[in-house]
Amino acid sequence: MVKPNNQTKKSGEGVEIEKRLKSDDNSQNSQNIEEFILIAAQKEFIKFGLKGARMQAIADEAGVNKSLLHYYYRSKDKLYDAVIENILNKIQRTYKEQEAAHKPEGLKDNIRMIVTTYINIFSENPDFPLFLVHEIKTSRKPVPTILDMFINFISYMKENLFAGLSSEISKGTVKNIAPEQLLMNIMSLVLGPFFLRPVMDIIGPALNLPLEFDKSFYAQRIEVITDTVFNSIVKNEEGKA
Amino acid sequence: MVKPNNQTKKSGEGVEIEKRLKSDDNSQNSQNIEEFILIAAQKEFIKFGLKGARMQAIADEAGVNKSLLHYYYRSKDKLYDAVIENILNKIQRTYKEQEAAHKPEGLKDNIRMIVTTYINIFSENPDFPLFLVHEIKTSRKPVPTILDMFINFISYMKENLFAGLSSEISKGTVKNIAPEQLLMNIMSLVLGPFFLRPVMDIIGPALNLPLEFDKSFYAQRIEVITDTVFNSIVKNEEGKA
DNA sequence: ATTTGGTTTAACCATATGGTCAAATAATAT
DNA sequence: ATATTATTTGACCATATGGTTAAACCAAAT
Repeated sequence: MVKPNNQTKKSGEGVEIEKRLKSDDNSQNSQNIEEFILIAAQKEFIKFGLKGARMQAIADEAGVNKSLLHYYYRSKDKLYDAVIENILNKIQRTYKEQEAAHKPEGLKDNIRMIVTTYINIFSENPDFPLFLVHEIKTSRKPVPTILDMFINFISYMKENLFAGLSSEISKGTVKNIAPEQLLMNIMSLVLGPFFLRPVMDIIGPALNLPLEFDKSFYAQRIEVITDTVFNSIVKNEEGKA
Repeated sequence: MVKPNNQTKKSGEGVEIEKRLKSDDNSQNSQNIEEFILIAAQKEFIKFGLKGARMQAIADEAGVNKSLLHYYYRSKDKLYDAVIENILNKIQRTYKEQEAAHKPEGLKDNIRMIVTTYINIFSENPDFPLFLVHEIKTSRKPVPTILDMFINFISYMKENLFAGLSSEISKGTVKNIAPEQLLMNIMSLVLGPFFLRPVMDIIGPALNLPLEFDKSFYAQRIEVITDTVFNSIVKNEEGKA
């Protein structure tokens, strides 16, 4: 009754990969494989975190032998780092695009710009916020790069918003809300859908709530958040799009 | 160079437990130990999730031998269930207390009651929301009890709020906001601090933000959220505490 | 065709971890 | 005191999993 402790792939995958391989160029496919691994790893790490992710699952998803992961990325940690870097690059690109495309005029427009920027970033990486928080919560020493990015996220919000606010405050058109509460409002409203998505996907139907997290929802959400935040700090009734 | 694969406790714990044991009654301490285990397990499960939690870590935290966990709770899954049940009971108790203590009058008071109820529940179990979402996200078949509880959470919000809303809508004093957006606003604002807490604990200092998640913060938060939500749906300028 | 260097694979190892068990110990009843 | 029952412990097992390695494979150069 000797049970071999095999770790071979459960096979049944990899068809999709071959398709992709043939469609492009048939030579030098090592590049592709490296990328497939990265993509598969991203899925797995984002969903289960560093500890929860399984190398075998990544290999299966990518349709390659497990040893290849080590061949290309050395270790689980290195692969994880590569994934993080990849995501952060993507986020930074979106961030700069957004920043270049906007020139806010006035307080409300300023709020809208901030909200738009981050809703766009995270709707392109909807699982990232939850992943981030979970990794910070569980690992004693989370990858510093992630933290830096998040510090930038909030730092930028804070600076930009409060700069625009101070002039309004002096004019007396803005309420005297505590800054940490205002920031918590914005962060909560912006990040809420991404935190709640896994839950809503399951219980949404049970509630007769037509909650689809698609482009139109987020577009609508940007306006709602902007209005909500603006109305929460403006004094008189000029708040109305 | 034979390395024994020991799993014995790393010792250095358990002092605190002995203290507690002596302080109460010296006989029938099995009850206590069972409870110590449950408390330790709750800490561990809430922080790392079902898969991430380590039985040895729970044993160490409780200051007992690992086998005792199995003696009292049979298996990891059973212990997990016990933990969940314990939390849900606690939550339900708080919920009923809150419900009994309030009799809302008018729309704004209704909003305040809902917000108060859930802020109180979760400020007593601040790690629960994040834990919940993560468990739902990672495990294919999450414990149904958790989901039921959360469905109730939102169902109640929805019913109660929209019941109060419809009368206001007919009076024309309330904006025509999409219900799913309103619900998302409330959920985001209420749950935001609990989702963001692990992050803020670390990056707060780096931002000169005095964010302490204590009683006074949550008390303040209840009013802010109530105002914010109310202002976001009311039409004229009667929104002002 | 043969060599060469990069790529891929199966088999294997070391460790962590959930779980079991028989012996030891403490508590309780007789 | 002694027997019986409940509790506690250390040693051990089975499996999962990250990682290694030597051999096989394969494409391109000679």
